[in-house]
Amino acid sequence: MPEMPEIETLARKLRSVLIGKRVAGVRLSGLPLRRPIDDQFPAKLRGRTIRQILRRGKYLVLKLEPQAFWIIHLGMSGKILYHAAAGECANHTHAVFHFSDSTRLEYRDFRRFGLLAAYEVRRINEIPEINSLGIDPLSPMFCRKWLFPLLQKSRQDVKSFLLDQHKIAGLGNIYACEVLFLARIKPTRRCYTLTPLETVRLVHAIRDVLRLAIRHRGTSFSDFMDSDGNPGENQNNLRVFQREGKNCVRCRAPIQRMKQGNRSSFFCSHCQR
DNA sequence: GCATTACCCTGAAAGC
DNA sequence: TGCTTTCAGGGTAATG
Repeated sequence: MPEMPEIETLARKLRSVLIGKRVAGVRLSGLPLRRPIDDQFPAKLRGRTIRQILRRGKYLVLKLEPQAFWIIHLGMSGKILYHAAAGECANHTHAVFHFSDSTRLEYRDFRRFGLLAAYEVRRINEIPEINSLGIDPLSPMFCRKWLFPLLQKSRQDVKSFLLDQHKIAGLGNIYACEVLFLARIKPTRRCYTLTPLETVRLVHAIRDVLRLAIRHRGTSFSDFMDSDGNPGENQNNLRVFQREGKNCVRCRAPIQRMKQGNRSSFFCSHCQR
């Protein structure tokens, strides 16, 4: 389940191998992902060179020359694999990007919730998927002063708020659970009930959880691996996610699990208020 | 305008 | 053993 730390890990890996490469050809499986891949997608990439690799929320954004952007979203089960040598494609490979130096990039996604698209625009904000994203939680703009008024306006529960990519871009279910545990806030709390002090704890928890995960190259259960096929190590740092029934690391009370908007929330009812 | 729900998808695990 | 059902969740369209 790739979230922001996993995409950041992938972006860092890909920068070291893809910058300067020219796309020679694109082969697609023909199956739709989250939405059908645009017929013009291969033509928009072909002949262009990768100049920059960025991350916006959970999106990988590859800046191309001549002027265009290639965006990749991994959905739930998407994987990007880089190959320097020829070889067979694995099952559920939906796109293979061949470069002019005979290396290639594979996009695999067995659930097909991901997204591949290209836009011939001048600025990154002209990409609709990117333009609608909320603030990056690791940007200097993200602070209590920014967050508190937004929380006060919202009647949503705080867990749903954290998962809304149009507000804060990058958190998914795993890290939202971990953030709320660290901030000692119950996932069901309505946003407008959070105090300024709790908002400060929330801001710090978001930054701390994400930075820790990035340092450990993301969280791997069964899905995530980087472009070399290596899993991350942050699963060893998780304190509540998928720990139902186990003891809370702070107070020893059993971790509980509940359904919130079709997603599982893991929390400690003793520590989190 | 905002919040909530249903849906897409497939492999793994659980249940029978 | 083998079949069927349930569950997982990111993003979004539909609904309230």
